[in-house]
Amino acid sequence: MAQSVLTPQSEDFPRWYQDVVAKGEMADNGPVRGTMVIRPYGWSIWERMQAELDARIKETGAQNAYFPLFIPLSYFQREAEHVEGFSPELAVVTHAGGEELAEPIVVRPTSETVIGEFMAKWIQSYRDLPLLLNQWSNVVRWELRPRLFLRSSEFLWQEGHTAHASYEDANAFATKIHLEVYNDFLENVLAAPTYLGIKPASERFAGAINSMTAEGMMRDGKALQMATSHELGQNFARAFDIYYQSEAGQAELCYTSSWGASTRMVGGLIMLHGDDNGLVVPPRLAPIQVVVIAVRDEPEVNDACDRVAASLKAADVRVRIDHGRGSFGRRVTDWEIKGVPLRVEVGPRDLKEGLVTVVRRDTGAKVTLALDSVAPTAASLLEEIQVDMFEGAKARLAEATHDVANIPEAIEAAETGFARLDWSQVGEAGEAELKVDAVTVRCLQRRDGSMPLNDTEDDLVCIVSKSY
RNA sequence: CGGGGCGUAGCGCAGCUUGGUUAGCGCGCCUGGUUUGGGACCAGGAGGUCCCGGGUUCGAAUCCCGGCGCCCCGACCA
Repeated sequence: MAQSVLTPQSEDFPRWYQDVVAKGEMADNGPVRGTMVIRPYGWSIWERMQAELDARIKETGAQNAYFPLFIPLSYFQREAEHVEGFSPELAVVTHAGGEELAEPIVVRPTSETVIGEFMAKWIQSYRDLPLLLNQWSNVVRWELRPRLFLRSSEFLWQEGHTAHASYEDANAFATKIHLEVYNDFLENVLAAPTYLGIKPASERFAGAINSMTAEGMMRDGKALQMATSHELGQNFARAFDIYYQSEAGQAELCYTSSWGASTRMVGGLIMLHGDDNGLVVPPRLAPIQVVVIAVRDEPEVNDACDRVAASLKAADVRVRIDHGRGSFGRRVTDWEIKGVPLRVEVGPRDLKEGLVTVVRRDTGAKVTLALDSVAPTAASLLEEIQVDMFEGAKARLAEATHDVANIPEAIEAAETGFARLDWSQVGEAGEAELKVDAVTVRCLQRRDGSMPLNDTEDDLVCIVSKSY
C-alpha cells in the first residue's frame, strides 16, 4: 500500500474523517453554517442506501408520499414534549412575500405533526388501518455544532409514519421496521453490526413512549445511532385527533409510530469501515464495485479494459473504467480513498500473458487472473469481501465491548469502546454520573442481547459509551 | 452560550512583532513536451477588493477601534 495522503486515524480521528470526506469527494460545507453540499460520489452512495432501504420499506406495505416543508408553528405546540424537545433547534420563517407572517412557519425538523393532521383527515374507520406512510425528504435542525453527514443543519432522510388500531399492532410494526428494514439493511448491505435496543427515557424521541435504536461502533470506539424506530403511543393521536370508528361503532384513538434513517449513515459508513487509505465501501452498497484501471494509456491496454469491463457488466457488476491520463499511482490512490471494493489493474506486462491483477480494497490482497476469469472471480470475491467486512466489524465491536460491574469501570471502558452493565446499576442517577465524563446510555437490552418491549422489564443490561 | 484559533489566489499557508516601491510559497489549474506497474517531470502561463467599515500616517496586509464570518473543543442532537 502506498503511503497515505490522509491524516492517519491514530493521529487525529476527526481530522482523518474530514480528509476522507474532502479527498474522497463526498461533500463540501455549504455557504450557510452547517449546510452540506453532497458531491456526486457521496450522492451515489446515498442513492444506493435509499434504493436498498426503499425496497425494504415497500416490502412492509408502507407507501411513499410527500408532505410540505413548511409547518405552522402552532402544530408543534399541540404536543407538549414534542415542542419542548424541538424548540431549541427549529428554524422559523417569520417573513415572506415582503411581509411579517401572522403565524410563524417552521421549517420541518420532522413531520409527525403535519402528517398527524392529515392522518386525522384520512382515517375514519378501522378499515383504514393500519395507515402506513413513508416520505423521503430534507429536514432542518439548527444544531449547535455541525459536522458533515453526522450532524448538518439540513439533512436528508426517510421518515415513516404509521397509525394503528392497537398498541400491539403499533409495537409490532415499529419492531418489524427496526429489524426487517433497518437491521437487515445494516447487516446485509452496510456490513454494520449494531447493538439493537431501546433508549432510556432520557434519550427518547420527544413525544415517544419508546424509541428503538441500532447503535454502531465507529473505529475510534464511539457510538453512532444508525437508525431509530419510535412508538408514539397515543400522544400524537390525541394531539391531532387521530380517531377511528371501531367495528363496534366506538370512536377510538389510534396508536402511531415513526421511524427514520438519514444521511448520517454515510458518516457512519466512513467511520465504521474506513482505514488510513480512505473509505472502504461494502460491495453490496458500493455504487462502483469494481474499477478497471489501465496502467498505461495504450490501445491494446484500453481494449482489454473495455473487454474486462463488459464481462463484469454482463455479470451485473457495477463497474467503472479508468483509462484517463495521469499517473497510475495517482489513480490507484484516488480509487482507494473512494473505497471501491475491487480494483482490476490492466497493464502491458501482464497482458502479454493474458493476465490482469485484481486487488481487494479491504485487505490489499492481490491475485493475478486470466482475462476471461475476472468476471466470475470478481463476483465471488465481492461476496467474500462483504462477508469479511461484516465479520471484521463484528469482531471489533465484540472486542471493544467490556462487561463491567459499576459506573467507574464503565467510564473507563468508554475511553476506548463500549461498556455493558446491569441497568439496575445505573438508572437516572447513574446517567447523571456518566454524563460528567460525556458517557451516555446508548441502549437497554435483555441479557441475551434482544430488544426489550419497554424499560420496565426486569433484568435489563445497558450499553454505555461516548457517542457522536 | 463557555473556552481556544483563524480570515491574504480554487485549497493550504508565509509575511504582520519592528508600516515602505511590483504581496510571496506549496498544491491545484491552463499550454506544450516527455511520461504512466503505487500520489511523475521539465518549460512557460493564468489567477489577489490581503473579511468589512472607520481611524492613525507622507504611506497600512502590517498599528488602533468597531463589526461580520468561519473552524476546533464542550453543553444540545438523526
